[in-house]
Amino acid sequence: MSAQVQNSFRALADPTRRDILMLLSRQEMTIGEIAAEFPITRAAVKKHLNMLEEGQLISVHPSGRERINRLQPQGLKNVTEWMSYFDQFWDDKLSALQDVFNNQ
Amino acid sequence: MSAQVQNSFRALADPTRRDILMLLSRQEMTIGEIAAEFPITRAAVKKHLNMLEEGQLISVHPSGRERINRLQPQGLKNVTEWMSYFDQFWDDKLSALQDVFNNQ
DNA sequence: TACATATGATACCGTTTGGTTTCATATATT
DNA sequence: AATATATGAAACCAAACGGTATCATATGTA
Repeated sequence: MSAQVQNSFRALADPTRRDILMLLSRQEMTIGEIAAEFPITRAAVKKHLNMLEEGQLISVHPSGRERINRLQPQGLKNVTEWMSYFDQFWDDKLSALQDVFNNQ
Repeated sequence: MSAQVQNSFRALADPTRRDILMLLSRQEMTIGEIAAEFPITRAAVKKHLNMLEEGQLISVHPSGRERINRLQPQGLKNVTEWMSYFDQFWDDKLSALQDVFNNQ
């Protein structure tokens, strides 16, 4: 349960993986199609996709010899729910908001 | 600008750092006080605090020989804003929501 | 002034991460 | 059946990460 939250946060911590999610937001894609958009090898992309899947940020759907990678909302949900705890510090502690302007 | 987003995501990717944020949500604390709550050395906590500061998740305020660590909302804001792009896939693509139930 | 305390910084270590190359396997296509 | 294509997996490497121990420094306190 909490391990899923960790996997989601970890998956989002890499800029390439976040870019992959942006790509997949427009259309579902195969590994080869995704790899063509980045200056890294298909093997490296595959590792990123594995982490994204572990973080529940994508789902993978076999179709013949291809594997379709599709955006999945659960991972973002895990992160959003963890962060929602801090919403109160936006509302309650106005001093926190002031810090945005005061500190540096 | 985008480097700040990366620093915020990276800072949140470690469970100890997220626990530190939970602690700081209740009260601002010195490094020593935070370190007393974890089974790791003060030096390790200091490294975590450095990353949290780089990610704009905390602000540090010197007070005599102590340094007060305080929650700062900007880091969470960075992450929330990046993720807000995906809100439309909650609303528009209902198929994405179905995946939560269908896949696995 | 001398000593205690709170923190900072550096060197070091094992593990994880992001990447490559290479080889294997499964599915289309001719 | 033979070949091409799409993917998986493993071995390997340099860099980053999470941690420790140690030493230095700045601020209170007796």
